[in-house]
Amino acid sequence: MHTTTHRGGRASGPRDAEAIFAATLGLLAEGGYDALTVEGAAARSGVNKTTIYRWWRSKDELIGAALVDSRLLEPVVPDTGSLEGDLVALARHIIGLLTGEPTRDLVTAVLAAAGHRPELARHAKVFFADRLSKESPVFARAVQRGELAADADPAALMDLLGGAIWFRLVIRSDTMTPDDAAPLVRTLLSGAARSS
Amino acid sequence: MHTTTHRGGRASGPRDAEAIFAATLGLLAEGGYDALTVEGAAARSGVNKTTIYRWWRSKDELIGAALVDSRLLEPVVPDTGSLEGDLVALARHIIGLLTGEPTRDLVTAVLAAAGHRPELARHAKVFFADRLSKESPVFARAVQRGELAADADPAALMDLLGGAIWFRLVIRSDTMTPDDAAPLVRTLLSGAARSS
Amino acid sequence: MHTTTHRGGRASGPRDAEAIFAATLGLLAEGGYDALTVEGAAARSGVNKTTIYRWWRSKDELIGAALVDSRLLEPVVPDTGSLEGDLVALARHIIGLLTGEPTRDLVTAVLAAAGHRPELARHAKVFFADRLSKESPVFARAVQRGELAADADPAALMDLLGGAIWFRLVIRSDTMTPDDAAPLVRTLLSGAARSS
Amino acid sequence: MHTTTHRGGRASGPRDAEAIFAATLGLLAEGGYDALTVEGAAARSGVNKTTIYRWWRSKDELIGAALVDSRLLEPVVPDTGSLEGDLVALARHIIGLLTGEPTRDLVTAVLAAAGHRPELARHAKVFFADRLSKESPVFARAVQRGELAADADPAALMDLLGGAIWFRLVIRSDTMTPDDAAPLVRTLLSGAARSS
DNA sequence: TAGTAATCGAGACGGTACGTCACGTCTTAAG
DNA sequence: CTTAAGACGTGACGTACCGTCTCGATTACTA
Repeated sequence: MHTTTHRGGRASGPRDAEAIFAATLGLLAEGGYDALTVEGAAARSGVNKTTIYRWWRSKDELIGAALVDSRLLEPVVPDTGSLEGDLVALARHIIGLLTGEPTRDLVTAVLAAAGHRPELARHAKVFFADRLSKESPVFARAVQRGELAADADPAALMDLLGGAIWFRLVIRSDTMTPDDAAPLVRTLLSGAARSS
Repeated sequence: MHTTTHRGGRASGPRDAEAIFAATLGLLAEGGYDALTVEGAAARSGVNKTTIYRWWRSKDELIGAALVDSRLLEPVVPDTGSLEGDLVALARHIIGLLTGEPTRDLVTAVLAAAGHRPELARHAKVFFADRLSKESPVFARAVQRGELAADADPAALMDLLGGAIWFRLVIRSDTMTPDDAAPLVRTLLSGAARSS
Repeated sequence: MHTTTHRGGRASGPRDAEAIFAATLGLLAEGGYDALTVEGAAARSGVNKTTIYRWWRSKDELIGAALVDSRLLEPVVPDTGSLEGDLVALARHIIGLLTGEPTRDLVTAVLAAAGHRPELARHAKVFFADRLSKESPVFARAVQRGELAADADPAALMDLLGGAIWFRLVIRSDTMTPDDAAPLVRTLLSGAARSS
Repeated sequence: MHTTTHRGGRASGPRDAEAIFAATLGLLAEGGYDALTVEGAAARSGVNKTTIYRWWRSKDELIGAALVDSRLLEPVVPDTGSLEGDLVALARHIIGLLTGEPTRDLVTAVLAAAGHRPELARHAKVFFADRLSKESPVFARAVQRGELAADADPAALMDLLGGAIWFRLVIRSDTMTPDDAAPLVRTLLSGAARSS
């Protein structure tokens, strides 16, 4: 865990934050969103329910904090030497996040909740903006290499790539493995046009 | 509403199905998934709680029935004469669904909840499968016209198109108007590579 | 069963009264008062719930009818040649009614309900008055034999005898067997006074 | 009411125990066992339903607690100097309980329900056992005075006395006044035999 | 033998209460 | 200042029976 336990700066959480986060993520991973209850997390972490409510106003906020603390969602910035290679790496990473435990439940829970939680939505917005800015070298290099038009829109590309994976896995409940990354990227890069 | 109230065919729901569906969708749109409760829908539709439970075993089943009945989500199958035109039409429709009232709130509420509701997820799965099969003429025609490889994967294309819109609007909380459909489709079709 | 099925006199019950009564008493005997539900009795007797409600307004009324039909509670009028013998026989009979199946549940159910059902209470009143009048020969013979004062009150004696058994078995939840009849009668007849 | 509200000793019930008990007994007396519902008692006492369930697992347990708290049923232990006098006093007390308000309704409601409520029956059992043990001095003194055989069974005597009153008042719906106590006791003590 | 009541089955419904769960809040006291 | 301990109000859950109602469909007496 990565909680700053320096206690002495700003109060940034309860003393047993790590235990609470562990319980939170554990319950989430074990039984899904509904299996995680504040009471359950309190019980498992040996902390009183009121302590959790003192620091996070809702289950979703707690999940968010636990997620941030876990660093499970840190972006990767591949540099394979080609745009296609980089995008495949990014796609594989996204697929991993959305299929692996415990990230799958965590991510879907948070982003689902964002729909009716403006605050969470704002967090998600800056999270993805930050992510995109970190990924920008990938596209800058591709432009330099001549693989990408100078006026191409990295955000649109990442929307297409990430959105397709999200849509297929989360919304359409289809399956994906890392091996599905390459074909998807090829479809994306080659354009759908052109006949066989 | 479109409930068959002919009562005389097979009984397919409670007498006041329409009022129940209206209440269901209304509550969903107004406050999201959690604001919709069986008790609330019963109260608003002037029906007893037990009547709802008599016909649908869960909130999710009720939502499914209400959505199907509403026909709000019926697919469009454009035929503009070109793949690009058709895709733009599809994209505009999707953008419309995800920005207009009341569909925006309904769709996001339901699909957000699908993340931790296996039953809802199943509904969504068959819904999108059905939708894709209805859209298949678009791609068949494109293949005939030579605009699309015969072995192209329509599902992947729709994942890219719909996913990008979903990701940008719902997850990244960005804005879109119907005018954003065309550039997106062009990015998708042209491949990211070659520049203007 | 003893239902008059002569149908032609006053309508006196549903066609399948016997099946309904059997189901009623069966459920009562098997699971006690709470296990008997109108729905359950209807289901078991293969009759529609509404048919039962058409003929009896409540569960208790149904029980009453089933009981009367069953003739399980017909009084006995012993004639053993002595008051003590007769009273012992009566006591044994009462003990039998209050310990045996299904009479125990039936009797307690009906008499319990009588507490807040004036009509049932009236029925009970005439039932016991009738019973007492049928038992009166026992006391008349005892007076003739000189075993009982001419001004003795048979009702008081039966209250004492029946009440003691009822109290012990039903209210104090104690146990009794037919063998407890003789000592009880002896205590009653000898008066409590007199030392060993 | 007699709840120890000293709160500081062991917590022995909810804060508003008295209001709950009052509501419980009120509903019981007014409408009998069935008119008492946990929801009703909660509403009348201004307490939430869950609070009642937190402290008593069933309606019967609640009734038991309310009755114990009320002290309405505390036994009397007369000492008039003679067995007959003591028994008459006991009989008058019982008659009072079964004819006065609110005890009549409470007692009949509870004991009627005991017939099909094992838990209530258990409560009644220990209640009467306790009562009998408290009354035992009456019989011990009678034995010492030579009014009662040393091997006489106090339980049987109280069954006869209480049972006769119960039977006449509750089951046979007859009337009784305190003046009926003396003749009844005389019949009991003198034995039914010998005449005036 | 047909007609016409009485009776019934089927199915839905509003309603009350059940007993449970988890929520989020509060107070009091301890560390 | 933080936490524990514990009680509480609140809303909703999903279930069980209640007792009622409206229809056809059966019966079965009766003319």
